[in-house]
Amino acid sequence: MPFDKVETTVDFPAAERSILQLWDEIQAFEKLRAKNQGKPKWSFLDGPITANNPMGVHHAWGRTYKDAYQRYFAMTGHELRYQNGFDCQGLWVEVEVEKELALESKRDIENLVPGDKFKSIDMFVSLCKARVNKFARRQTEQSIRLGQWMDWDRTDEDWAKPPGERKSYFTMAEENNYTIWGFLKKCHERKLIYKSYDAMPWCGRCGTGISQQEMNEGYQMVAHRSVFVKFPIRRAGGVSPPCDAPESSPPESSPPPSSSPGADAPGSAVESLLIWTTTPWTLSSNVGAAVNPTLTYLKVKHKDEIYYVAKGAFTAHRLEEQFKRKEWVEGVPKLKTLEQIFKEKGGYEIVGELPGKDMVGWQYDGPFDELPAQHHLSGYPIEIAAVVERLQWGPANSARDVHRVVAWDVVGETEGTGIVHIAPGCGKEDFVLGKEQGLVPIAPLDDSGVFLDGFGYLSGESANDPATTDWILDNLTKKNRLLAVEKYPHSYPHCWRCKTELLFRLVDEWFIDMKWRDEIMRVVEDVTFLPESINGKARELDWLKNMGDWMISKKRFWGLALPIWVDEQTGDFEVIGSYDELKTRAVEGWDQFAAGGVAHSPHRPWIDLIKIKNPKTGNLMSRISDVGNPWLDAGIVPYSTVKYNTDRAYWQQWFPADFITEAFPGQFRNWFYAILTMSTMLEQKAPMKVLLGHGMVRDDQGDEMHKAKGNSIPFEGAANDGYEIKGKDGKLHKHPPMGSDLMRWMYCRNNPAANINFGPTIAEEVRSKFIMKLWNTYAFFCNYARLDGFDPNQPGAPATGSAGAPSLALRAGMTDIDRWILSDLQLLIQEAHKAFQSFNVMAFCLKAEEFVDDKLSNWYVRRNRRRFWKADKGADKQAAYQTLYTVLTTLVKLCAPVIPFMTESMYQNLKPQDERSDSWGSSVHLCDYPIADETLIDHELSAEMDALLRIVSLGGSARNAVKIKVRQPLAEIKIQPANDNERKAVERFADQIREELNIKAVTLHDGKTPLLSFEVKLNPKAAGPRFGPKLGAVTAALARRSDVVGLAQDGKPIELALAEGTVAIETSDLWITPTVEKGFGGIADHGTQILLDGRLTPELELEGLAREIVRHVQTARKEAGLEMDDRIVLMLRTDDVKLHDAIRKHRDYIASETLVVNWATDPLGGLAHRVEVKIDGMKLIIELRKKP
RNA sequence: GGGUGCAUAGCUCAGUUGGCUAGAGCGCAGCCCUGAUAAGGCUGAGGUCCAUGGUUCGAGUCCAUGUGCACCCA
Repeated sequence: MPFDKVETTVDFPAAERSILQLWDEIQAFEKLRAKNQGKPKWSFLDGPITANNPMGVHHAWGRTYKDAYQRYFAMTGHELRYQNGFDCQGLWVEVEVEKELALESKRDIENLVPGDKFKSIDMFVSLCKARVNKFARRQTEQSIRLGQWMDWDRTDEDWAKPPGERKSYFTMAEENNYTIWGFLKKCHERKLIYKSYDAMPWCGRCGTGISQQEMNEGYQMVAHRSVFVKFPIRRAGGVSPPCDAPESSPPESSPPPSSSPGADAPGSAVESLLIWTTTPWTLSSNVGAAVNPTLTYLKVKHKDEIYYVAKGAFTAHRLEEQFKRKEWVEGVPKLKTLEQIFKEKGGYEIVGELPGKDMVGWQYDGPFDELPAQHHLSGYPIEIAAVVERLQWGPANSARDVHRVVAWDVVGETEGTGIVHIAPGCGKEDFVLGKEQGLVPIAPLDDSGVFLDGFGYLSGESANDPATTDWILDNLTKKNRLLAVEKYPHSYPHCWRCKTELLFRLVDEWFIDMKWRDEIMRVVEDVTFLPESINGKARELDWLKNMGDWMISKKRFWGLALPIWVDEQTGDFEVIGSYDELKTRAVEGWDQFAAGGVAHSPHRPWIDLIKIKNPKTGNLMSRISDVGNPWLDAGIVPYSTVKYNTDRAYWQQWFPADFITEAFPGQFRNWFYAILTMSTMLEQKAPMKVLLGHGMVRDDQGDEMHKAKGNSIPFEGAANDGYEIKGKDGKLHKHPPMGSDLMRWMYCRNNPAANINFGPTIAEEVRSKFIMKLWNTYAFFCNYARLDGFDPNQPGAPATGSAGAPSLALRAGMTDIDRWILSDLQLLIQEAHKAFQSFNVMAFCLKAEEFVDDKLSNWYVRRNRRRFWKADKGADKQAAYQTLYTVLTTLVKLCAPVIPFMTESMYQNLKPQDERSDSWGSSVHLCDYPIADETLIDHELSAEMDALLRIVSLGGSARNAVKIKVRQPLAEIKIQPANDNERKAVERFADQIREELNIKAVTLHDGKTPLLSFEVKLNPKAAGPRFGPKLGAVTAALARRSDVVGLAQDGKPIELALAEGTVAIETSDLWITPTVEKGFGGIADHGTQILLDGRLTPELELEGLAREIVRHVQTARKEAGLEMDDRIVLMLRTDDVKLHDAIRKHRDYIASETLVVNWATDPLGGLAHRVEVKIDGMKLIIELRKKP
């Protein structure tokens, strides 16, 4: 028997696991590689997955694409590299290792081995490596389960090798790191590497800078104390000295009249800029004040002092929207307007206004000018001052002397006072503005977020400590500088792992100057960005145009050792470009690093031991302790993974990659950016030809998945075990596993430009609409073919080669519907090639769904069931089998790249017997991808079949209209076709219509006389609001007209003349219904008209009853547990005359339908299956028994 | 603040160079089918195609402005 029986309820995950075993046993992947060895190369470059945690379902999207396209290009005869990549280095891994060790800070890491920083770092780095190895192996196993065919490291032996010698690539491999060195060296040769300072978000607790992305993850709503502070203006001729020490300030009780020594004569008020800030600690480092030159500013007199504020800011209702929307912090009152604050504090008077541009250049007294830091030339602390002087960011003045108003056009007046306090050492924008405007920076904090020396009382205090803020407010009050304090709610960045509020801190970092961005932008032009709708190229170019210099350093432990060696005394630095260069230059530390048989990877702390000599000074140069930005690691892989340094010929064969694919959010500035930039620097070439981006994985409802929210689905849950997620009711619900194929199809059918709502809803939909339809069709075929002993290798059978084309002999015996499904199959093959080659697997999936669901399952199989059932094994049955067999064997190959497991299991059962021992045919994935046979394509036939489907559907409507079920045969249906295709369909497929609709005669109406007449009524719902009181007149006018139906059906305008004038009627105002005689059903739709004769004759009625009886017998057979081909002995007994007549008249029909071999007249006894049923109220007793 | 994209049924989304009565799936209601059957089919209810203005014989579609959302950048 050629085909195994196929169950229609299948544990797909279990089946997939056994297919994995099969692939192992038959060495399918190895055979595929051997088969394609030496064929044209198709180069795929894998973007490395971070090997830091188990893979989630969100990784499965990209990995499914990677696998599906690789499989397609393998099946079309290409040699591939099949190299997976792991991203290994960076803070992500460090953080997880810290968690494992319950460490709380950087200092804890350096003290892992108490008192020994070197050993501590060595241990920590080793633990990071171990973690990466652990999860790379875990992800490997998961990817295998997903069905990804890569050259995996599978054995303990594989994993014992150094990362650089394994099959997958690892960014921590030496080759990867040293290739980056070469890149950096090349940058340095073009004088693009420099050291600078930048204001970074910083976690004082963890002692580390936080990247932009990390910062985005840690925003939380909090309320801070925000302050309105006076900056008294230094007037020409009487520059006021710095503030007195607080002790000499007046008592804090009530703001006294001005006592500032710098004020003008009594009577002329003190004038101040009024500034506002939510971070009072930064006032210690104030250097400037910014106004918007285009705004108008008010002079507000309040208690004999003058305050400058922006006009709009004065009355702005701050955060009103947020308050209304309840984006607020519990217990914080609604904010007051500035005007209200002045009123409550004793009233105000507006005494003048002026444009902001007139204020630019004014000097003022800072809030903490008494601090030594404010007096230090060129900024503070001394290292920063040195950089300021060297890079000439500002004048060699102290901050206190520099205080002045600068213009900044981003200053707004919807928040604060319209005058912004600028502390270039405490904020990113402030820092940039400071550089532009020559405002020297003061950086007040150390790496724990504590004030340095030089800040008076504040030195040694933590900037995050509320007590520090208390002291600052108290001090400002004493100095008469504080106008008001309020609680201010806002979203503020926090450390994403320890939840401490971040600070902004000036840090020295290393950068690549990106002034050569034009070169990269030229290279980008050579890349095709897909999907087109997301404008990837424009996004990438936009990023390249606007990006800043690339910060490549990070003050951490586990990462690329930046190959920068510095002469501490002169500031000279060198960039080392390779292992060999370092070996040559090393004057100290090389032995520990490389010799004695213990070769260390170029990581901390061992690499740090190496010193080189400054050729200019003879001083020893040390490596900077920073590690590299991890995007350097991932960005070099178009080179490091294809032997760029060791075998250029090999590299050239595989570079550039034909295709890469990753999730696009973020990657335009991360991986895509990194590979483009590094490749431009090295070779002025794009590293890939085509880039396919895809969206994000969301939950069932479209929300982001988070473990804490209870809506995330673990990979193993989806693939194997089932998973629990919160439902709409907020409770956890258990869902069955999807299996890999279903997941893969879900991803592939999704629009890559959109996010996917991944969960049980879509899974169920795709499962029932596609996976089960395909499986059931396959099961239908196998189970009948098995019973009939159908042999695909019989003479006249379809060729099973790549084309899936039936032999000429068979073509002659095929029916129209066979020819139709084979024609559409060829079109699907063409679509498949087109879709895969344009990296649009979605298009293929949607077409395949349409083919399987609408065409194959719901039409071809449904229409042809009887051909498979009938006892006669003639040519027609053979043609049906051969057609369906051809379709199925072709479909499995077409779908194999997307659903490799299910197609494999189908293929194993469908493939011809003589291939079972043939190694080349041992897997569907070793087959050639089908090629369309254009001689089988018949567009006309397709159009007519589409028309037929429409007519049958309308016929169903007509049956609905007469309310007679399909089981009851009817006499006649008349059809007036709307067009040629419909006319031909009726002629050609009249028997299909008869069978499908169970109607004795199908008549084509001539169209010369109308088939239906129509009744026109106003649709009151639509017409009522339009005509109002005129409705009655319109109805009457309508009734007088006879041409309305024709006009409406032609879509022409209808005008009705009323006493009041002419009104226009639209088709939407009308109900147009066919009118038919009693017993008939009429349907009109888009020009097609159908008239169904619903009158029953006694003959028709008996036939209908016979069909009812058959149905009940079939149900009884099934209840009795009989197989489809079991023969039976049947007894039917009824007292009803009509039913009795039906049985008598249609005895043969009933027998052939239900496989009766003996009719019994007496009860069959105990072994028989007995049921009593009612048919239209008539009682029938059925007894049946299997005939041995 | 700048840029890009999106806005169509309760939900998720199609809708081509502007052209017949704007569609599909899910969900809902009713009916039907019954040896592929824990499937399947038909019908129905449900639409201000975000708003306003314009171009046009004709706009869901093109243009302008506005609103809302998303993403990117600052």
